[in-house]
Amino acid sequence: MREEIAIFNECAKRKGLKSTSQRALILKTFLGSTSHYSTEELYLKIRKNNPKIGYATVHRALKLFAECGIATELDFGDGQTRFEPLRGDQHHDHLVCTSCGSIIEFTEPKIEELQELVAAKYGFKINRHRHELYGICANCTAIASN
Amino acid sequence: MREEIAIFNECAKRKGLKSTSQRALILKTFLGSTSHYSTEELYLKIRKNNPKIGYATVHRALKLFAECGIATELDFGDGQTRFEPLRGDQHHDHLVCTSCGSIIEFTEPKIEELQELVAAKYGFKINRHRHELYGICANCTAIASN
DNA sequence: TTAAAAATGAAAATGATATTCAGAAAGTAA
DNA sequence: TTACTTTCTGAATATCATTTTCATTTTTAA
Repeated sequence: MREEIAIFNECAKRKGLKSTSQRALILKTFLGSTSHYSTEELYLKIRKNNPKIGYATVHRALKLFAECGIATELDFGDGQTRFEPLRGDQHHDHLVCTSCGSIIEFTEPKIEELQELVAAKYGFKINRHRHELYGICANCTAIASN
Repeated sequence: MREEIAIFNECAKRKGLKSTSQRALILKTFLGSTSHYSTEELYLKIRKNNPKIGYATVHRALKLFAECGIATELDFGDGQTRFEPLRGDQHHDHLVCTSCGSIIEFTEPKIEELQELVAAKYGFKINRHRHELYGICANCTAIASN
């Protein structure tokens, strides 16, 4: 978290941005969670303790975090863009439970390698990718079989 | 194409839908292309020869095709839902060129297998997935290096 | 042919995201 | 500090794809 704040501050400085209490609060709340927040969700969470903060401010901050490389935008097809803190650790993809909405992160280096081979076959240069598996998580399966 | 029309007709019958010339035209145009149409694009294409057809009709038809299992909804993150004819053949994923917008379909059974292994590890049941590789296609790379 | 049900197309509604704008706050230089 | 410039904020509004409404037309079954 310290590191992400440092990265953001460096980026903000480079862009000539000013530092404000609102943005600091949004950043802290965002980094201090393991959730995959939509703008709406983060806005509501922050609003509980800071009723004066505006939706647009949260929205702008999240877009800014993505620009500065400390957040990734996710789209799980429910019409809401989500944001995830992008820590220094390795890339991961997602299992998305369509029943309860829970998200499991996974990594599979072999898949990444195969992706590269596929791209190479077509002379295609991959910049980024999206790999999401939608279905029912173990917990929901257990509940359903009761 | 014949087969998809049959599948659709069966589905329409099951749903108690009536058959109309508009829907037949939309279906024919949709199946007779290899494109990945957005509603807008298909609407404009059809409109050239049939200026009376409405946007909403095209939209409703595409959603219906997806429901009946002869089309897949795609989202390449450009804010437009695209539709692809889902033929009897095997599942495929996509390489999306962010420079020219071209789309290459690929299949890699080994990735599919690995996906299943990942899911199994978490007791997760996959219903569907999305795997897209974004980058620059061979053609655009060639153009850029001129 | 007629009545019931569904389809169409234009217009309006919806909902997430993005922008505008006036006032507030932060940074800068003296 | 003060004056000045730039950015930020928050409310309201705009945008844009998608969806729905509704009056009218078309299809279908009896």
